[in-house]
Amino acid sequence: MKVSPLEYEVEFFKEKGFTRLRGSICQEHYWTLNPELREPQDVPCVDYWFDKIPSSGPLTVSEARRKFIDFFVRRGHAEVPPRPVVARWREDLYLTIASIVVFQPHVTSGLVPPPANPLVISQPSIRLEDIDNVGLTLGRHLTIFEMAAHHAFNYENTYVYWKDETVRYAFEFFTKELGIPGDLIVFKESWWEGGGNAGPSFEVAVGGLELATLVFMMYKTVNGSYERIPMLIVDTGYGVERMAWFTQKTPTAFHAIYGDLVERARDIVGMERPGEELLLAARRAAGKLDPDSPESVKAYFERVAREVGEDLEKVRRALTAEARLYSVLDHTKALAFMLADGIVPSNSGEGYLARLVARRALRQLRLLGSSAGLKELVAMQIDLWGRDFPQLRENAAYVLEAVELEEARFREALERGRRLLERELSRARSIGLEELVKYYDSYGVPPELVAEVAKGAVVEVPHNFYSIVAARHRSPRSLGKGEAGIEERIRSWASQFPPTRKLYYEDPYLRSFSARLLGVMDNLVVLDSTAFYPTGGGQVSDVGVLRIGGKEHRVKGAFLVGDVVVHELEEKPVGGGEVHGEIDWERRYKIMRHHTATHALLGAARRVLGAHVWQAGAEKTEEKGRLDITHHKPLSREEVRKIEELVNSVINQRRKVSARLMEKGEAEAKYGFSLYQGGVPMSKVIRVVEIDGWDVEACGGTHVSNTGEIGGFRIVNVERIQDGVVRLEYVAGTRVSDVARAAEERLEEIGEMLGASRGQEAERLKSLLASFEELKAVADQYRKSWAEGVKRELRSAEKVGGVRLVVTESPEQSRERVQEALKEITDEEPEALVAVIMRGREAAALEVAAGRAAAELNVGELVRRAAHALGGRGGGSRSYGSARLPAAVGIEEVRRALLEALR
RNA sequence: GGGCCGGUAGCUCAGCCUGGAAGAGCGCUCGGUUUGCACCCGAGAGGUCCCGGGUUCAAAUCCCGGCCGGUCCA
Repeated sequence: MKVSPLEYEVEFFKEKGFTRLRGSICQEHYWTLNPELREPQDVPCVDYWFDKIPSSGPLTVSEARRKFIDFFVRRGHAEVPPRPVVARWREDLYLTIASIVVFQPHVTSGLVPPPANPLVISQPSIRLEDIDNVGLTLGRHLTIFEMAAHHAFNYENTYVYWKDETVRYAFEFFTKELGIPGDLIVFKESWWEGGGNAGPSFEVAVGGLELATLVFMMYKTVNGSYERIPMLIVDTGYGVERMAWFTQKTPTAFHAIYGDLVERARDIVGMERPGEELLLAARRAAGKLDPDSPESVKAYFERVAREVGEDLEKVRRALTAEARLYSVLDHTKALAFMLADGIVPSNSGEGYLARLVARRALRQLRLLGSSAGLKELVAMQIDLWGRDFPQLRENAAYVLEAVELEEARFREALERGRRLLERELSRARSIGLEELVKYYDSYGVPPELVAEVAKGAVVEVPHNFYSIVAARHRSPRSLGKGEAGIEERIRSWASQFPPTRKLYYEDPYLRSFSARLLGVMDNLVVLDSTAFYPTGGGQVSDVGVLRIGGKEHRVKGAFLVGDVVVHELEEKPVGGGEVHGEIDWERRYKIMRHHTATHALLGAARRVLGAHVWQAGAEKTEEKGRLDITHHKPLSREEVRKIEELVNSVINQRRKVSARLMEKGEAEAKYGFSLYQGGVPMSKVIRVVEIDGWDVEACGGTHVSNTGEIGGFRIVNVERIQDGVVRLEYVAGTRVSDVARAAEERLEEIGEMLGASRGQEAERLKSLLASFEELKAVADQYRKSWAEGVKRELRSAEKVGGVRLVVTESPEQSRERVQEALKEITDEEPEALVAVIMRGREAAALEVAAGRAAAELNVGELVRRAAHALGGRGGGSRSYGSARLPAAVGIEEVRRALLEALR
C-alpha cells in the first residue's frame, strides 16, 4: 500500500524540530533531531553501538518493567495484570504473542469495553517462528519476552489520545526515565499489519537497537485493500528485555536478562567461558547479522575473527556454542511459563509447541556435548522468575514432572531411532537426504544425531533442512469451519426472527410452556419462547412434544441459529397461534444431573491432579457424561477412586449451584481464565455457572440447583484417547443404579453359563479351566495316536517312485492342527508323502506334505495336477501343497489321482 | 486436524516388496561344563503374526475398513 507521508506528520516532531530523512542503505524514512545520524539506527543497517550511549543506570528486567508501568500509571493509565502465555480466550491462537492479543478480538472489535482506558500492561509473550535464530543474534530473537505496552482505545464518541501523545510519551520515557539523549532517538516510519488489522507505525531505535514499536491501528484488511475501522487503537510494544540490555550494556541480552544464571548454566553444561573481547566484537557485528542468510552468517564470523585476530574456525565454534547455551536458557524459561500456565506436552495442539521447545532445548544440550538434564535448568528459571510470576511457583511440582517426562520420552525416541539407523547401516547403505528427512519426520531423530551415528556414511545436512521437512507438510487448506454444518437456507430463514426467549434459563426445571408460533419451514419451527434446550456446549438437545393447531407433534431436537432456537419436528405442522410445549422431563433431568456432575468432576480432577487439568472436550447425554481432560500420564486406579470419592462428597455437601449473567471482563477478573473450559463465548455478557466454593465455568447448559440433586456419581470408564488427553466416562443419579444392575446382570449371566451359584463364579471358573486343560491334554493324546496310525500305515505302504503314499481323512477341521501333525509325521518319516482330506459342507480341503527323501518331488505341482483331475484347484511349494476338492471326493479317488500325477 | 512410520515369542526385532509348513538374538526352564561376576556347550518351553472383512486352492505377506502406538507439522 502506498502510505501517505501525512500519516507520519506529528505535531510533536514540528514542535521539537525533528527532521525527516531517508537512509542511504536502508532507504527508509525516519525522524530525528540529529541530521548527523545517516541511517534509521536499526538492524540491519547499522552496527550495535548502544553501549556508547549513556543511560540513567543499569536496570534488570524486573526494574525496567516497573519503571515503565509506573511512568504510565503516573500519566493516567491503569495497570492491567498480565494474562497467561496460553491464549485460552482465543480460538485462533495457541500462545499470547503480543500485548494486544489480550484485547482481541472482543475489545478491538468494539464488542466489549477495555478493562481500563488508557491502560498499561507488561505481557509475557511467546513467539516460536524465530526459534531457530535464538542465540546467534545475541538476544535480538527470543522465544519468550515481555512486551510492555500502553494502549488507548478511541471510539467515535470517546477520544483518549492518538499519535501525537503516543510519540511524546515514548520520547519522554526514553529521555527522562532511561536517560537517553534525545538526539540519538530515531523514529522510523513503518507499516504494521496483523490479525486482519493494519496501520502506520513508528519503530523507535537507539544505537542499532529497536526499543519500541508504536502502532496506530486504523484499518482492517479486506481482500488486500484497507478499510477504515470506527475505532482508533494505540498499540505499542516496548521490549522490556531490550531496555535491560540497553541499560546494562552487557555483551548479550541474555546476560542482561538472566544475570548470573548464564554462568551457572555454563557450569552445568561444562562450557569454557569465552573472552570478553570476542563477545564484544560479536555484539558490534550482530547488528548487521541476518541469521536466515548463510552468506550473512559467514560474513559475521569472518568479521569477528578479523577483529579479535583469531582463527575463523575457532571463532565460529565458540560463538555457535554460545548461541546454544543462550537458546537453552531462553527455551527453559519459555517452557517453565508454558507448563505453569497449564500446557500438557503432547503431539498436537499447544501441547506440541511445548514439546517442540523442550526437544529443541535438549538437542542444543546434546550438541554442546552435555548430558545435563532440563529439569535443573527449569527449576532455576522458576526460582528466578517466580517472584514476579507466582504461577511458576504454584505449579512447580507439575512443571518439573512434565519436564522430566518429556526428557524421558525424547531419550526413548532417540534410542528407537538409533536402533533403526544402526540396522539400516549394517545393510551397508549410505544415508542420503531422503533418509535424513525420514529419520526426523517419522522418528524424531534430528539430522545431526543421524550424522553422528552414521559417521562418514552420511551426506551433508543442508542448511535449509527444516524447510525441506516443512515443505512435505504443506497441506491443502482446510475448509472454513462454518457453524456446525447448518444449511445456509435454514440459517438465513431462522435469522429473520427475533431472539427466542430462553425459558430453560429462567427456570431449568420448567417442563411445559405456552408460546407463540413465529415461523414454520418444512418440519422446522421457531417460537417466541421455549423450554427446549438446543444442542450446544456439549449438552444434547431436549426432545418432547409441541401442540400446534390442536395436533401434537414430536420434537426430535432443537438447535441454535444465532440467538434463535429452531425446533425440529417429525413432520410439518399446520395452523398456528398459541402453541403448547412439553419437554421429555425424565430425559432432561438425567442430562442436567450429568451436566452438573461434569462441573463437579472437573473441580475434583483439578484438585486431585493439578491446575494443568483443562477440559479438552465434553458430552452430556441421558445415558452418561463424558469429560476429556488434559493430563500428562494415565490416571492410576488410586487417582480415579479419589476423584470419584471427591465428587460424591461434593454431592453430600449439598453445595448450591447458581447461574448468572456477568460482564465478561468482570467475570475474568473475578474467576480467571479457568472459566473458559469449553471455549470462549463471543459476547459481552457471559453466563457463569458456579458450584459454590468448588467450580466456576462459563457455561450455557442447564443445571440442577444443588449438588445434592446429582444424587450419586460413578466413573465407569477411563482411557487415554490421545497423547496428553484422558477421557472419563461416568453416570449420575438413577443411572448409577442402572449401571450397577447391568453389571450384576452380566455377572448373573456368566454365573448361569458357568452353572455356578451366586458368589461361586470364580471357584467354578477355576475348576472349569482345570478340566479344560485336562481335555486339551486328552485331545493331544488323540492327535498323537492319529499321527501314530498314519505313521504305521506309512511303514506298511508300498513304495512308489521313491515315496510311500498314504491318503487319509482328518477328524479335525483345523488346517493349522493338520499342518502341525503333518510336520511331525514327515520329519520322522523321510520317505512319506501324506495327503489328508478335511471334509467341509461345501468342499473338501486337501493338505499334502512330503518328507526329506521326497525332495526331488514337486509337491505343489503334483497337487495342482491331481486337484485339476479331480475337478478342484490347488498348488503349493516343493514340499507342501493344498487344494480344494469337491465335497464328496473319496479317499481312493484322491489316491488314484495322486498316483497318476506321480508318474 | 493432517502427513509419515510402526504393531510378529517376556524384550529387541527379521520375514512382508516377489503369497506356499512362523524365525533370530537376548531373557526363561532343564542338563552338562565352570566355580571370578554379560562364560561356554546341549536340550526345551514360550505365538490370537493388533482386530474385522475381502481376494486366493493357500494370507504374517496382497486389498479395504477399524483400533492402538510413535513422529513431524498446522
